[in-house]
Amino acid sequence: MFRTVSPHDRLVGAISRYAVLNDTDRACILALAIETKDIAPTKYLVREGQRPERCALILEGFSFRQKLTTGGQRAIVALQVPGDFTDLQNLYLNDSDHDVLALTSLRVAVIAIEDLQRLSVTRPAINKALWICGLVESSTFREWLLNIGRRDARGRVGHLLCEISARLEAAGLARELTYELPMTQEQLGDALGLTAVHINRVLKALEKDGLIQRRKRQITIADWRQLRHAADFNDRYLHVQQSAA
Amino acid sequence: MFRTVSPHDRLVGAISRYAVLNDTDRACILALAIETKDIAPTKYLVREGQRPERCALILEGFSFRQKLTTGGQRAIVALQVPGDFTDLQNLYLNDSDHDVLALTSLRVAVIAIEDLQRLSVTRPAINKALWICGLVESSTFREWLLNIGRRDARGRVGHLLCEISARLEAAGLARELTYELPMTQEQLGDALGLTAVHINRVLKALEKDGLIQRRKRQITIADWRQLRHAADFNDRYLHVQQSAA
DNA sequence: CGAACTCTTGACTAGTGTCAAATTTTGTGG
DNA sequence: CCACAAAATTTGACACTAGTCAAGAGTTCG
Repeated sequence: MFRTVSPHDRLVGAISRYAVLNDTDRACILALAIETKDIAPTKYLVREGQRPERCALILEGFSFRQKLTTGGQRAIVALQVPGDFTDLQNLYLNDSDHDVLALTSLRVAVIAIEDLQRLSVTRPAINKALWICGLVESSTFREWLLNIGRRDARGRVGHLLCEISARLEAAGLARELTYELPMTQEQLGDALGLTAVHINRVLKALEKDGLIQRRKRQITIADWRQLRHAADFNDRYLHVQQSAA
Repeated sequence: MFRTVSPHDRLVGAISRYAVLNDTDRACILALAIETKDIAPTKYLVREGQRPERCALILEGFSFRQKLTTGGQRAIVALQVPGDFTDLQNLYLNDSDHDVLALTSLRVAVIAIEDLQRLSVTRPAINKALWICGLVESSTFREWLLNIGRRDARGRVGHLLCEISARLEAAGLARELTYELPMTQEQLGDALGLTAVHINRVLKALEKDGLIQRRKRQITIADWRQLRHAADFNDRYLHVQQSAA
């Protein structure tokens, strides 16, 4: 299905999620030089300290943002799914303050930063849509801060499982309440401020209590109501209601 | 000193930190209807779920963003100092996903959201500056996630003390390495994912080890080098180097 | 000057981390 | 497609950081 949709159309789709585009807006996007690129898992899209000149829109697969302490400890500070832009922060910031890596095999549409800048200056609707993409990610950072700062391990894990389900559904990618979670338990720990060992214990407990089921890395939310409650999950921060109009 | 600078000029100053403004840009800002407002500590500037129609630029004092769990636990997810905008997220998002409160007595310049929207559409330089304000805040969220997720209590407290010092200095407000930290230990705990009791123990330890000195809530960084090292602090994420040009 | 916050301190607890080893799964080259 | 190596998961025993509870001292402010 998706194979048949051109990257230009995917870009139009991603942008019109948050703003009403007119024919000129669409024509400007369709006229962009866009390159499709496949990236292997664990490869870097952006490195801290770099000055990126391209921005990627994820077409297939997942990526994540990470930051490292000097001691080598890692925090995964964001997950990105198809339809997300990996590099809006470099639209106007000179140097990247973190890394972006492919979590799975990734297919991205690559756009020159200066093309995006030009569109944000000349096309108000596109500027608005890009702003909203950035603002929704900011909102997600805030929720993650609440999650890591004030929920216990069980709540944190449950919250992330709920978020991923909600985001995949919003992107039209999740079949009901089952999805493939392409993260190791170590990565989950890095995203939640916990250790891999403890992630393992919590997942087991959630399964034992009937809130989720697991088959390899496939997650099924067996009791959405209870999981949502245990995780104190409310999707307001994802701004999925945010209409284009 | 500051009293004599008009809110319009302060707004021009805040925006030209990140973009080169021409005469038209400046004229557009000076033509805005801006209201100066004083707000008492603990008062709300924005409430979660609201649709704000104003955006505030902080002239004097400090504010913070908070999120609550259903159980009533609080996370302080951002601090704001003079020169920061409290509400850029509402430039294009309909509903607020968190609260903004006055930490101290606050003097703000209030601008209509729609005026800011109009400027971001018509004045590319202003759009760029506002983007950068938003992107720098995003960067700070990421660093806070690393801080809370992967540093121990001593590192977290030290990091926040370094950040506040760096931000005050960047705003021209800190006298050397001494500043008034207008937060209770409970608020510090909520900002760092710790309890007030533990904040107290860590502050005492930092003082005993000669990294800081305290007098009431006045903090003096007694050994910047060591504190910076203990906290793994690197100011890259603040993007203070980010030039207007 | 008194009430309500803060801060400080101690004793004890609990949640999460650490370490290590066994088991299972995944990936790769032949 | 098999065989093996590497990576990831699972589990248990134990350690330690940070939380909880409680009470006294200090501070702020009407």
